[in-house]
Amino acid sequence: MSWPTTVTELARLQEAVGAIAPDPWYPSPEGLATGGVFVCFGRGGSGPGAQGDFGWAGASVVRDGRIIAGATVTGVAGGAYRSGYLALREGPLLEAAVRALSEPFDVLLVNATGRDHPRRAGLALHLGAVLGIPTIGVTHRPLLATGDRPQSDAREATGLLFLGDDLVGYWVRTRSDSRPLAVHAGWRTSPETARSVVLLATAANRTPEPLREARRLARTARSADSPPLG
DNA sequence: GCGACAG
DNA sequence: ATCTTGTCGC
Repeated sequence: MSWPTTVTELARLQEAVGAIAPDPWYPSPEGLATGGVFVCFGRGGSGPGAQGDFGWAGASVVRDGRIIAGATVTGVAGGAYRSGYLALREGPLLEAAVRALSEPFDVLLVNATGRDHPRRAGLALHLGAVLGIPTIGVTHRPLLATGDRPQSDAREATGLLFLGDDLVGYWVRTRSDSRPLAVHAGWRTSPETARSVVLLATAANRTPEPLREARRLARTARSADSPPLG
């Protein structure tokens, strides 16, 4: 498993990875260690982002509500942003940040889709296949999947996300009265497992703690490396 | 009317 | 993602 450098090669690998049905993983009720990984890129013009942009990736591990590990790495975007080909741009950077963690964990939250993808292999799922660990995708909105938002404004309200006839994830309201997050089945995880783990990993904020900490680490590293002029 | 396709 | 504008709630 790897990170191709061209869209043609990536599409071919996604077809292969998307066709795999790995053994399902189930969270153990006690002491679940959940990781999170997030990448942000340098400032500079607007637009979708180009190949070669500098990036900062943060990763964290949270267990029993406590942050027990954190890591940050820097690198370069492997490609411009292209819907369906996020792995080209962010894959290597995300993998490096996760490998830099000093503590083991059970499942990883990734800011990307999973089975909700043209070739059933969104970046969250692809990263899990590369690392050989269960992953779950968390995004603001679906890529291709469709489904009604939760009816209730209460925390834990959900809505189904379908890609054709397949249930690929859930809308999950992680905090009362906040917009729901799109939660995606990833590597070795079902939509139900994804929903359950995301709720377990969420505290007072809308964003699950592992992702929140990973994002904080990435942005802090970026501001330290590229302070505003003047 | 445009765009509607993760980050 | 990042940017910008506007609104809401603490």
